[in-house]
Amino acid sequence: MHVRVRFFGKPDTIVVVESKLTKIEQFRRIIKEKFGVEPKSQRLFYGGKVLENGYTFHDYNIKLNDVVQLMVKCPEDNVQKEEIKEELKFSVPKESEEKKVEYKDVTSTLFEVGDLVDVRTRDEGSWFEAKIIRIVLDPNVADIPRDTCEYDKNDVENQPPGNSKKKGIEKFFAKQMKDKFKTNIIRQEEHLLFKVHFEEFEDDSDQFCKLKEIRPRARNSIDIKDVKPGWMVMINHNINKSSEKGFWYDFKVEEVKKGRRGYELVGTLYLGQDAIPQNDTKVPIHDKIFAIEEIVPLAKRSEEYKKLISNPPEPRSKPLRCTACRDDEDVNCKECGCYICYGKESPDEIILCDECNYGFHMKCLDPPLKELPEEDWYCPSCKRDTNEVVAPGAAKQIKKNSKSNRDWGRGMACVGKTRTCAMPANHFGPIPGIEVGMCWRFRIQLSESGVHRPPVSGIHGRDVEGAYSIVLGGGYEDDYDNGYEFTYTGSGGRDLSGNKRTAEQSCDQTLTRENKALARNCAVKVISESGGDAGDDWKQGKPVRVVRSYKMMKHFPKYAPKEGIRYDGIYKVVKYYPEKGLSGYQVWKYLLRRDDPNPAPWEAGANQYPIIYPDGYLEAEAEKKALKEKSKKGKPKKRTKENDSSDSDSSRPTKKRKVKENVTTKRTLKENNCLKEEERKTKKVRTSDSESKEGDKSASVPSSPKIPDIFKKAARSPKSKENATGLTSEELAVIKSDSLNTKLWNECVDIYKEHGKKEFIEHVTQVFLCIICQDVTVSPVTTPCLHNFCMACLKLAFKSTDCQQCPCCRHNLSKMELTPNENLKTALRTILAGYDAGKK
DNA sequence: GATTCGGCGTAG
DNA sequence: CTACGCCGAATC
Repeated sequence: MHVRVRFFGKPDTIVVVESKLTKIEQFRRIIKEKFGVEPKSQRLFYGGKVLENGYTFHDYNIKLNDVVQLMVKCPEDNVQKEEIKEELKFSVPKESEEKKVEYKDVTSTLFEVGDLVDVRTRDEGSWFEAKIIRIVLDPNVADIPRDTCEYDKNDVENQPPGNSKKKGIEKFFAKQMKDKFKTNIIRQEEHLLFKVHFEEFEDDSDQFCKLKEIRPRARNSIDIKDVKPGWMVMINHNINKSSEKGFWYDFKVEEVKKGRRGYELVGTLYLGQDAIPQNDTKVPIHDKIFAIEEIVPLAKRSEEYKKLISNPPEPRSKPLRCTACRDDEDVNCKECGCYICYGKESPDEIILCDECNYGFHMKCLDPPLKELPEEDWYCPSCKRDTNEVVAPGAAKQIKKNSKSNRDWGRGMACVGKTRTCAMPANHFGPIPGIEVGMCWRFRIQLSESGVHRPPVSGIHGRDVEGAYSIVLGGGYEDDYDNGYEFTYTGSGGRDLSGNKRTAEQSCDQTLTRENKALARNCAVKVISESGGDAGDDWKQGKPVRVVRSYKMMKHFPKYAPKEGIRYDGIYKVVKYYPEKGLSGYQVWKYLLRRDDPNPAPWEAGANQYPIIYPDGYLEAEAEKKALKEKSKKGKPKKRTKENDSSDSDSSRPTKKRKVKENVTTKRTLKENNCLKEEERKTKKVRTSDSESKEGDKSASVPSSPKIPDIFKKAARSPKSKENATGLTSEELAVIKSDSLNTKLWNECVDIYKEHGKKEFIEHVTQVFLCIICQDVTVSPVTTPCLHNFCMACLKLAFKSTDCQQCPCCRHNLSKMELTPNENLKTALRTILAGYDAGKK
């Protein structure tokens, strides 16, 4: 599958990953290849969460086309962090070490010792309640002005009397001084470190913080009903499980939603020490919402304010330590109590395993533990016999999951829906906006569009009311199809244990579930086990949406689409009856007849629609192909070397892999799913009749290629030799350089191999025709959806339709850069000119 | 939880 | 090239 990676201001880049089971660390390697950011420096975000190694896309529920935000950890930040860590170490009351760093106590104009503050943590960026216990100069700041303390004692507002009475230039000058003074102070404050004590932690968790990491303690909660979009507030959110209580984060509100389960805020969550914005985060509200307090400088603090802040607000709620017992002290819990007796009493006697982290009463162990061990301790199930210790690297794989090691689920069938049709699932009849003849590549797309919802099942229906849609997939050989009428076989009667999708009929089908549902569409009074016939009144039955799949090509190619799955309109169930199938077991059969005002797709007057691919799919495929080519080129060499000297290679496998980034298919495609979906529902497809028919005609009756003059001028290089494929190395090179059209070019090359040069040229001129003007394009543009147009034609199309959609597939092209595909241009020029020269 | 006419890599 | 079987998905 593929996702989109957003990196700074660049357009989103499609990144292909193996499957949902791809681990984040694998993903980081791909990111490194694409963006050149070292895995260590990557910060990846999705849905308000930081992506961590060890987890998979599935764990985070990242879906097809979802946007993952990439940020780069600033190297300076790391250094800074390290330094602070060092400080922290020193600050731990080990007297001898503390003396190494001399902290100079100072005062601040903004805070004073004793102030209640919130401190932003350096990992997740959540705010914790703390208290300032000391203010010092940052020893790491080299250029500390000597008179810092002087500034501290002064005060911006308390200028010496008379200053304000100065006139003219003096007044102006005074103001300037004051401003300068102010910035100085701010700068000075940045040179301070505020030692804070966290209220809920032990003493040794005290920390030195910079000014930007602290702010006055939140004390004013806001009623959710008063929250307005645009506000910056502090909310409680659990980034791992939003239904649970979590920590406190800054949040910019964009939308306040009220659902069945209460309120939900949608907006931007700020994560990490640098407050990295996470757009479109949904936060269910199950706690207070706090206003963010402004810093009130000491000098501006009124008596009232002082009194207010001396009064500590109620402690804020914290996430549960244990979700199993929900922190209930009276409940025995194996997760947070003793793993053996589940009890929580005498916590100081509960020892934690250094491997699994479960707790164990020392007395519950067998034999009981007398005293706390000095070193690491492992519980009985984690403890390993020291005799079994093997050399590092030679460790044997002890427990392999019974599951196979293979990374399954790579197909489009496994990516899941990225959008949902707004129509109710139990809607009978056509889906608004879906025209007869529309065609999709994958079943999951039919699910998204609402035409046929189940991703695998052939019948969509409920046994109580009927079937809404069916898929003709050619799975049953004893079905027949003449387009307007066909028989359909029910489901079931096959042993699909072991999660199979196909099997021989192994028992009788029953008239239940889907089979019953489809029977209910028949206009008979009662559904009976002996079958039913609607007779002349068959049109009174409930409508069934019918789609035909390319899989029918095998047995019933006449009415099957060559590719993809096509919506063929409304049919009715004329009769249903049990029958002995070819297997000898009973199957349920249905006779369906077309009852749709629109011409069937195979009729003359029917609209033709180009196949719709999932967003970004074609790009991702092109990408995959490019990657394959790369690895094909690189692998044989690697293998022979490995065979020669496997030892030296295995010691540093990463360095061996040198993949140069010569092909970057960064595409300027930005999804606008909602809009697209909306358009699909409300608008008719814009492919004009004449256009599509033209296209068909030229496809079925190949006309002699019209080669623009410009291509004839370039002469073929006489030195280029023909190789195995029959094409010259130069031709192959230019073809290869047009990585966007790899699929089309491969088709052409295949034709060369099979039918020779003449056919090849003919095919090239066919597939690279501008879809609009039906000529070989002079200045070709390849869209992100991989359709080719003349630059001029495409511009004209944009102008005339007043919206930037692909004239072929209506892909949103508003974010596309209109630049010619020079590689295609060169390739066409080389190949067609060569052909022309060869003819002469 | 049971069921299902997907999609894909690999074994045969 | 075909068949097999695994995974995830949505729906009932």
